[in-house]
Amino acid sequence: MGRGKIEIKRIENLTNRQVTYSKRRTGIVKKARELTVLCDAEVSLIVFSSTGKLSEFVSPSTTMKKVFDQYQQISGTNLWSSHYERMQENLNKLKEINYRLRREISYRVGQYLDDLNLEELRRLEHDLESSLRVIRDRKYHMIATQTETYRKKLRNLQETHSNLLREFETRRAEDPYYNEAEYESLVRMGNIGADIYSFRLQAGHAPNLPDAGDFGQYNLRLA
Amino acid sequence: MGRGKIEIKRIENLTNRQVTYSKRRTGIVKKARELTVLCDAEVSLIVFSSTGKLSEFVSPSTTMKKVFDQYQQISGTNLWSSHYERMQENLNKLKEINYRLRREISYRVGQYLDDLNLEELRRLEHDLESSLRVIRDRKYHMIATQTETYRKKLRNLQETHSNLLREFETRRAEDPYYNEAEYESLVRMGNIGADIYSFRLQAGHAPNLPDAGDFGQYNLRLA
DNA sequence: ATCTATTTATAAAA
DNA sequence: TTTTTATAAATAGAT
Repeated sequence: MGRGKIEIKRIENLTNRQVTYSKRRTGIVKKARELTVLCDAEVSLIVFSSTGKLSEFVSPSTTMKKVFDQYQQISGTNLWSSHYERMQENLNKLKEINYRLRREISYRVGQYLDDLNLEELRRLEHDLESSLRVIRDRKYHMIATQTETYRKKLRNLQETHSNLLREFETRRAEDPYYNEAEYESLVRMGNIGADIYSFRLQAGHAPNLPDAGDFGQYNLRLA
Repeated sequence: MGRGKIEIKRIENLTNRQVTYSKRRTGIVKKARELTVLCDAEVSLIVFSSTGKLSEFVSPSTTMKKVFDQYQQISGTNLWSSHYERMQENLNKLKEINYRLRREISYRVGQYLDDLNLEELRRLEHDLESSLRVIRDRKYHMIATQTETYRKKLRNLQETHSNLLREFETRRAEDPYYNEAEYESLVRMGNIGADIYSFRLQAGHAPNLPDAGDFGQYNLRLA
């Protein structure tokens, strides 16, 4: 359809090729639009020129994404695969690791022990024993630290108390309107403080007492 | 281009529309192919008829997938996002679970104990204690079962041995060419068997012996 | 499907 | 690129 008939083969002359590309690109887009309108069809047309320039047409009733989704659904090919293949791989790896972690925990809480042979059981037992030692050490260290903190606080309190007491005594000697009840409560406070202090010291120095009544789920157990 | 000019608007007559669709679909595919060849372009054409039937053309130099990849790259729109958004979500969930599982294990092997307060430490300790009880029970049960198996095997062996011994004794009484050395080795065999037997019984009945030398990594620890 | 009158697309030239 | 224009190609309507 032109001044002369042309063979359908690559146009070697660059200028001619570009001109033809431009004209035919317009033409095919027009055709696509007409097909859409006349026949109520959905058309997606993507053209890359030899220089990589993109031209496109999509029926106004749809979008590229919808067309692609439909296309892959109908044609059966999975166009996204390469995009989420790696992701899928990652997912599977994570699932596998997850499974192993769960199994590891299971053994450590005494489940599925039938899977293990005697040697494995012995190792597991030894492992738990040493973990337990570490945890106990930490616990006792913590108790010791807390005790030390309390001890310091009490020392401060007692000092404050002594000062107050001294002050009150001075006043009692000097002041005829002195409040005797308040003074006595102050003396009792000092005694209570000393009790707490001695109790904490005992706990800190007797770390091998069993933790009676220490039941209930360990709060980091997973759902 | 036909006997009469037509307006570019939906063809209401169904038959006409279908005929026109068929003709123009062929036409546009031909145009697409010509554009590909003449101008060295890459074309992707997807057409869905109003009844949902799919027609397609892609330049032989490429594939639909490549075109789509290029399209989204050049057009900048990320058409796949919705497809892997859910996957990404899954991935993140798994990672989170993974992290929790690892933390759980860490605590159970005595790591990161600084994170825990005294109450949590007590729970953890108690938890490990009861797990350890379960594991020990299992171990002793296993040892007992194995012992029982050995006991049975040995009983069989001893029975076989007694029978042999009896046979030999009969022969010794009857046969002047009897082999004395063989007989004595048979007697010794019996004694060794009894030793093994008694050892196994001891192990089975003294389950509270510590497992000395039971070191090394528990073989299910993760990398 | 096939035919064919006519419209439309476009090759070559500018 | 776009316009021109001669001609090839596509196709609407008929069969």
